[in-house]
Amino acid sequence: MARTTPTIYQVARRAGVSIATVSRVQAGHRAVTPATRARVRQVIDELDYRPSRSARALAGQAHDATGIVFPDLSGPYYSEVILGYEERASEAGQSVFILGTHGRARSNEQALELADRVDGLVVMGRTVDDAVVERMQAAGIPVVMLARPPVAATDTVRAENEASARALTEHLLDHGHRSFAFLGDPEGSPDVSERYLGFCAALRAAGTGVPPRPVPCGFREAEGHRAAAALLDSGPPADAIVAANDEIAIGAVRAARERGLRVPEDIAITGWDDIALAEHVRPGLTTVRQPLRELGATAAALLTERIRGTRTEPRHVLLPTALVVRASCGPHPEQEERR
Amino acid sequence: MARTTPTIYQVARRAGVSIATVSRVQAGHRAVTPATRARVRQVIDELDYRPSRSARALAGQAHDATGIVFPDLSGPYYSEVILGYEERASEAGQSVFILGTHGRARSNEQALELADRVDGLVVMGRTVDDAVVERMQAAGIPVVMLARPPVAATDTVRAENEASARALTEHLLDHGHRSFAFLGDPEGSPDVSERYLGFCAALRAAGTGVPPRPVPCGFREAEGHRAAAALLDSGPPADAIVAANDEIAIGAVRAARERGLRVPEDIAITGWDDIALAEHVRPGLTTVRQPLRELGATAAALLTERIRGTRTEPRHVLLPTALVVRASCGPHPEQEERR
DNA sequence: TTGTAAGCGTTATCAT
DNA sequence: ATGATAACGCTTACAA
Repeated sequence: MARTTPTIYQVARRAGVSIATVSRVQAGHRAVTPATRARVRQVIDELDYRPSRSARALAGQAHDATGIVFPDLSGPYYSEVILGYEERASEAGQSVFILGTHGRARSNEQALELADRVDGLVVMGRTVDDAVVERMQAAGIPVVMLARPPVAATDTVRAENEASARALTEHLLDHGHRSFAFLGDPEGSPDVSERYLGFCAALRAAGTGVPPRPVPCGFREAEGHRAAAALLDSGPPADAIVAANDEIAIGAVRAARERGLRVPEDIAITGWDDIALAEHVRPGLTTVRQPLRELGATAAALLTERIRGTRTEPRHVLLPTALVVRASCGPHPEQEERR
Repeated sequence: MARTTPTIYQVARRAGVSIATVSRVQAGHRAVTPATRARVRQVIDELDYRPSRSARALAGQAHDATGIVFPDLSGPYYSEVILGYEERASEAGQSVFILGTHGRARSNEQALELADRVDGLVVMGRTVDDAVVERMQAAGIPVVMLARPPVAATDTVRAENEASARALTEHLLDHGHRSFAFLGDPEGSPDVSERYLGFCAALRAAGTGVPPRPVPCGFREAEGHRAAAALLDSGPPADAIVAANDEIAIGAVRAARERGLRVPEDIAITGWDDIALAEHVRPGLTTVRQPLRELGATAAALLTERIRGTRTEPRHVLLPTALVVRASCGPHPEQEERR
C-alpha cells in the first residue's frame, strides 16, 4: 500500500522547519518556541498528519498496543473477560489484539508472533507453554497471567476458587447430599483444578469417605450433557453433581431430566460463573459468581503499570467470588440469594 | 525495548550470506540455491530468528493484521460476531485488532489510528462516520461494512431483516393480536431500522391502521425493561410487543410480569437474534435467528479477498435469518419450531 | 544465484 | 531552539 497520507517530511517542508522539530512538536517536547510550535501544529492539522505506527515502533518507541491470548472465544466467560480487558486497555490508549488459540498446535508460535507486535500481553490459563512466556519476558515484554496460580515474578490475576468450591460443597452437604460427582477436567485448567481441590477438601472434612475422581469434561453444554449422561447411565447413582461451570451444569440438568430425574428433588446440580443463563434456567442454578469483566480489567491495569514502568514488584491479584444459592442445589424454604 | 531477539544481520553473518539472501529465503523466493537455502534455514532455526513486524510493515509490505470496529462488546451478539471473525481471520494468517467505540466521541479518531496498523478492517453498523470510511478507502485500505445496507462500492455483510420482521409480525397477526408496539431505536441502527420497516409493512398490509411509532430503546435488558414499563404504564394497552432484540424482549417480559400481565395470554412479546437465553427464558421467546458467527466469518472472508486482491468487484452478502416460534407470541396447540 | 544499496517514516543524538 | 544525521530491521530494485 503506497503511503498516501502525509509524512513528517511534508509537514516539515511546508512549515519551513526540520523533521526533528516536527517530531518534537508532535511528541510534546517543551524545547520549541511557541511560535514555531504553533506553525507546525497548524500544518499538522491542515495536512491531517498522523505519524506512522510502524515507523514509530521501528524507531524504538512503543507499539501502543497490547494483546490477550485465550483458548477459545465461545461462551460468556471469555467474552466478558475480553470486554473488561478491551475497555480498560483502550482507555489507557492501547490498541488491543486478540488471539484465540482454539487448541491449535501452532499457538505457541502465534503467541510469539503476537509478542513482537505489542508492548505487553495477557495470557489466559494454559494457552501457551511456560517456556514461551519466559522467553517473552526475557525479551523484555511484560506478561500478565490470567486465571492461573501465582508464578514467581509474573503478575497474575485470578478469582478465588478453592474456598468457594468448599463452601459450595458444604452447602450441598447441608442439604443432606452424600453421594457426589465432579464434572470437569482439573488437568485442563488451573481454575478447575482449584475447584476440585476445594470440593475434595469439603468432602474429606465431612468424613464422607474418599472423594470421587473427577469426570473429565470440556466447558460446553454439549460436553456436560454427554459426560453427565454417561455418568448417570453407568455409575453408582450420585445425588449431587458439582459442575466446573454453568454450561456443563445446564447440560447435566438436561441429561438428568431425560432420564426422568427431577432437579433438585432427585439430584442436585451446581454450576460456576453465574452467567446470565444461570438465573433463567429451570431450576435456577446454584453457582459461584466470579467478576468476569473485572478479571479482564484488572489484567489490563496490571499490564499498563508494567509497561509504563510504574511498578516493578510482581503483584498477584485474587478477586473475590460469591456463592449464589438458587434452586438447583436442593429444596429451600424460600428463595434466597446469599453473597 | 531493546531488541534482544536476533536480526536479519546476525543471521546473514552467521550463514555467511547477505541480508538480501536471508530475506529471500525467509520469503520463500525460489531464486536461491538449495544449498544456501538449507544453510540459511538452519541458522534461522538455530537463532530462532523471526523478522520484526514493524520493520517489515515499514519496508512497505503488509501488516498481516486486520481489525474490527464495533460499538460495544457487551451481549452475546457482538461476542459471537467477533468470534466468527477472529477465527476466520486468524486462519487466514492475520492478527486481529478489536476496537470497541463505547459511544466515545473519539471513535472516529481511534478508528483512523487503527487503520494505520492494519491491511484492512471491518466496521460494524454506524460506529464510524461514512466520511471516515471513505478516507480510509481513499488511503487504500479495504473496508467491509457489517450490519449495514449496501453502500456503493464497499463490501457489505448483513443478515436479512425486513422480510423476517414482516413474517414475524404476520405471525402475531395470525394469533389475533391487533394492538402493537415496537421497542427499539431505528435511528440508532440500520438493523433495527429495517426490522421496523418490515413490522410496519405487515401492519399496513393487514389494514390495521397506522403503525405505531417506535419506542426508542437501547439494546440491553435493563433498557428494554425501562421502556416497556413506561409503555405499559402510560399508553393505550398493547397486546403485542415486537422488540428489536432478545435482551429487550426479556426486559419487557419482566416489566409485563411485574404488572400482573401474563405472557403470552395477556400480552405477546417477541425478540430477535435467538441468543441462548431465548430458549431457556419463560415463556420461550419467539424470535428471529440470525447467523452471528457466520456474519463475522463472512466479513473476514470478504476482507481477505480484498487484501489479497483476489477480487475487485464489490460484494453485498445477505445472510438468511429464520423465524423461531416459541411460546411468547401466543398460545400454540403444541410446541413447534419453524424454520 | 547472490550482493550492494536505497529506501520506508520515525526517534534521538549530536552539533550549532 | 533548531537542524543534520545516524540508527531501527526489513524489502527490493539493480548490479555483478
